[in-house]
Amino acid sequence: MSLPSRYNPNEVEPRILSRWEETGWVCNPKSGKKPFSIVIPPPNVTGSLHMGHALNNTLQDIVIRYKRMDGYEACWFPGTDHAGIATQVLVEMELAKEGKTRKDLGRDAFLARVWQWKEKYGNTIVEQLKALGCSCDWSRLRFTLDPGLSRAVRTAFVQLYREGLIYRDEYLINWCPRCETALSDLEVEHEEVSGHLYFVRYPLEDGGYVTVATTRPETMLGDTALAVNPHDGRHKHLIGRRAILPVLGRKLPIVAAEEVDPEFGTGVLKITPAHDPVDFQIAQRLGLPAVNVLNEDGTINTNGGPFAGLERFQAREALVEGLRAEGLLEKITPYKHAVGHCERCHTMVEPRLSLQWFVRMKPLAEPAIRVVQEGKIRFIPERWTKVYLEWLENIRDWCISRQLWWGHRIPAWYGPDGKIFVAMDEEEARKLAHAHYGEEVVLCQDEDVLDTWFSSALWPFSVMGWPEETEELRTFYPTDLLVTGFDILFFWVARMVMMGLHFLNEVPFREVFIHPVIVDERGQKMSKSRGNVVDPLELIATYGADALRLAMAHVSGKGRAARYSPVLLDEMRDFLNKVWNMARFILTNTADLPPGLNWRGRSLAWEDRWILSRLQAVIASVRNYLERYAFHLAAETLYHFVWDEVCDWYLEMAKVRLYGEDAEARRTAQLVLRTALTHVVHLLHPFTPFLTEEIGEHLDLRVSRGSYPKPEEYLRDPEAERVLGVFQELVREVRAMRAELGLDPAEELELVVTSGSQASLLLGDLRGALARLARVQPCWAPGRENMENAARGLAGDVTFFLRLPGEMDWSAIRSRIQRNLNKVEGELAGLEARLANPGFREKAPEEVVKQTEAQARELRARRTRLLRFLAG
RNA sequence: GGGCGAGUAGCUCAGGGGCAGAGCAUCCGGCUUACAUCCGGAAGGCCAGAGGUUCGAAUCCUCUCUCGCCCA
Repeated sequence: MSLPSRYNPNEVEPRILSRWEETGWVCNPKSGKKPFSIVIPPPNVTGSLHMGHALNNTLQDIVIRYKRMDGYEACWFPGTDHAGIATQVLVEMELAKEGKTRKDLGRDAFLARVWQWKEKYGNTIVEQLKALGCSCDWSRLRFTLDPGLSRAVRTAFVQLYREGLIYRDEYLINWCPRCETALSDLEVEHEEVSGHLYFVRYPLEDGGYVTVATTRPETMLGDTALAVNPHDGRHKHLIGRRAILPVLGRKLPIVAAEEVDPEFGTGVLKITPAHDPVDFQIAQRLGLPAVNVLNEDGTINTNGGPFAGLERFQAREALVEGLRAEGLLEKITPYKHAVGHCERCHTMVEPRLSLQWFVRMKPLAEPAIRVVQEGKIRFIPERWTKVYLEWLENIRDWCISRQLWWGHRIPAWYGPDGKIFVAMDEEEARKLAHAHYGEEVVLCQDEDVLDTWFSSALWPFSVMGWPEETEELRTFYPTDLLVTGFDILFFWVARMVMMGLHFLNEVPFREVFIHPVIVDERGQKMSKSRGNVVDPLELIATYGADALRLAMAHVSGKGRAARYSPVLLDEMRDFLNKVWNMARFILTNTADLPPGLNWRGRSLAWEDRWILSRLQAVIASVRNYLERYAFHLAAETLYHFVWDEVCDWYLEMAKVRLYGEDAEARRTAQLVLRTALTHVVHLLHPFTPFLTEEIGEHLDLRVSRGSYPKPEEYLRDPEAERVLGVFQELVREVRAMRAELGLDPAEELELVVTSGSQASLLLGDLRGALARLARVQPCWAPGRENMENAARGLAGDVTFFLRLPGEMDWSAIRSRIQRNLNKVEGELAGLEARLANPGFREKAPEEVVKQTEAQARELRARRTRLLRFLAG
């Protein structure tokens, strides 16, 4: 067998991928195995894999592979999201290159164009997920606009409407003048901008004027009142009087409202109910009229009088100039404030009064709060619980209608008099209308579509076929785990909980693992405009998917932000190469191993007992970490076990028997090596599925379908661990002395052991390994006190001399011993101070006291020996 | 304004009441028949600062500073 000495993921991964493609990861809800399920956070159908996806999906795949190997019917439901506004904006930009708008095409042609786009790009993200190694049940791939899922959306809408939880109303919403649609509160990003505060004089009807400060003077065209705080003594006299709106001349009552902040501006607030949330609230309470002055595209409408038709910021300038000319502009001061921007196109949004559909959230939020308080859903890390609860406790109604074309069209039809008929389809609406009017009438469907997140909220059960009562729902709902970033905690997670509880009376998932977002090397958010985006596909091309996955596992434990670091990728690639070479070594050195043999019942070497013992500990802790979703700790544990323990020690020690004369001993070593390799590839498989599957092929194993190792307690062997501990210390000590004395590392030296409780083992069973790893010829001279041309050494309680080839620099040895002594004395002083403290003996657990005493004893003995060496 | 996270070796970060860790970088030495993407050795830290709790604090509590984020 000839295997390349470097692991080449570019050659291996496509091959393994096509193997997986043949069999797939199809789940059987009726297998009778214990189910375990995850639904994917559906990526945008036209999207391309970014680092966030890489992290998110790697973690899901680690869990799903682990559970699958651990005997569960583990089903990962994949799918894509139509991503209403995001996709539509994308296609509109494409159209803009041709100098067209969606309105030029009309609704049907535009939609055809988006579908075309979807057909063209919709599969790339799926292929990319596969390339990352994701073992989704691809036979269950769903898309939020599929007929089945669209039916789920209509079903949910109709039911919520009939329950009074969806209503249509004129309300102040966030409006994006570029997208020309309403946005939910969550789709607005607040950003600090440097603007201006304009101080405008409003003449009073009975003489004089009052000054009002505003950041958006153009909205004054929609003013219908002025307001002051009732407790503000400065302005009390104004209440009940009337001001005159500049430019338009409208009479504005001056009212009192608690909401007015006396500290802001002059303490007099202009009330523009159609364009400001606070003003809207005040106006609603006091019954003030609202005047909308903005068109859908952000230009001033006819209510704006002379400014009608002007773009909003041009209107602002024109208006300010006019005011200045009339002496009504008192001053302009710089002002920093938070302004809302459209999440998608980054245009400044306008609060705008319009007729929209809303979901009444309070009744839905209450159960969603309860299940988390009762622990039916658990957040990991736990601190997200509070964030979730606080949002739900202060929730506001959700504006779900969007003036877009790409999405689920709202299943509402209007009669000639505007009467609303909400139904599953037009036929049903017609029946309702007929029943209502007693005759056939012309119905027209609502033009709007639903917020993308409406369908996403149903995702955990719509992918399983709801509203049908499917086998999938019976078996896999509720799902076990949701893996997602905190950025969509409110958008998605909270809404899924609400909808899951409402429609299935059961939580959609039991645990939510919240992972960080990936940021660039300097800690900056990755974005196209910053130009700091790292493309995971390029990383896969350079390092392989496994290396990327391991890197993702390593950063998964970060708090909010995980810094991308190319060094980490290098490190992971090196590790994979290490695993590959470990496998290569074991495979080539066990090629002659007859099948069917087992190390059990054979006489094991100390190192065999040691590595088997360590293996059990590693299996136990990796499983434990995986159960806690501590992916970084699991990965790190395996990294160090493989590299430090298996490769650096066990493999090197096993070489003595592999290359030795004793055929039986050689067999044993081969068998234990095989066991170690088999276990390691299985343990690693969820993290690095390609490499481990590839190695498995050489072992005639299908690792991806294998069992996750379970610890076997009886193989824990504290005695072997102690023995190997001393062995390692001795080897390290000899190596260190050699290095510090500047001796040729290859030259074999005589090692004379003079005392130590493990001496007979070191010179007996472990002699060959000692000779090989320390490059020495060991011999036994009990009690010997002195030796010419030799360096004294100490490892644990083993004292020894290292015979030197000639005249040596003794000061180097003495300073080494002195350094050791200093360290020992420092540690000892600490321990003794602790032991001398009566509080410690009284209050510390007995175990700790005993352990400390033993350590102190050991250090004292060591100190004595070192002192003797220095003297001698 | 409210809340959250981070601050540990030169760099990137683990750890989270009982002896301060890793990788990279640095320095010294090695192509030793799995791997130079490697092996061996070394050096490097007042665990941001100040108080407190405790027999014992990098770890828990309070405050402060710096950076980042979320919500309003």
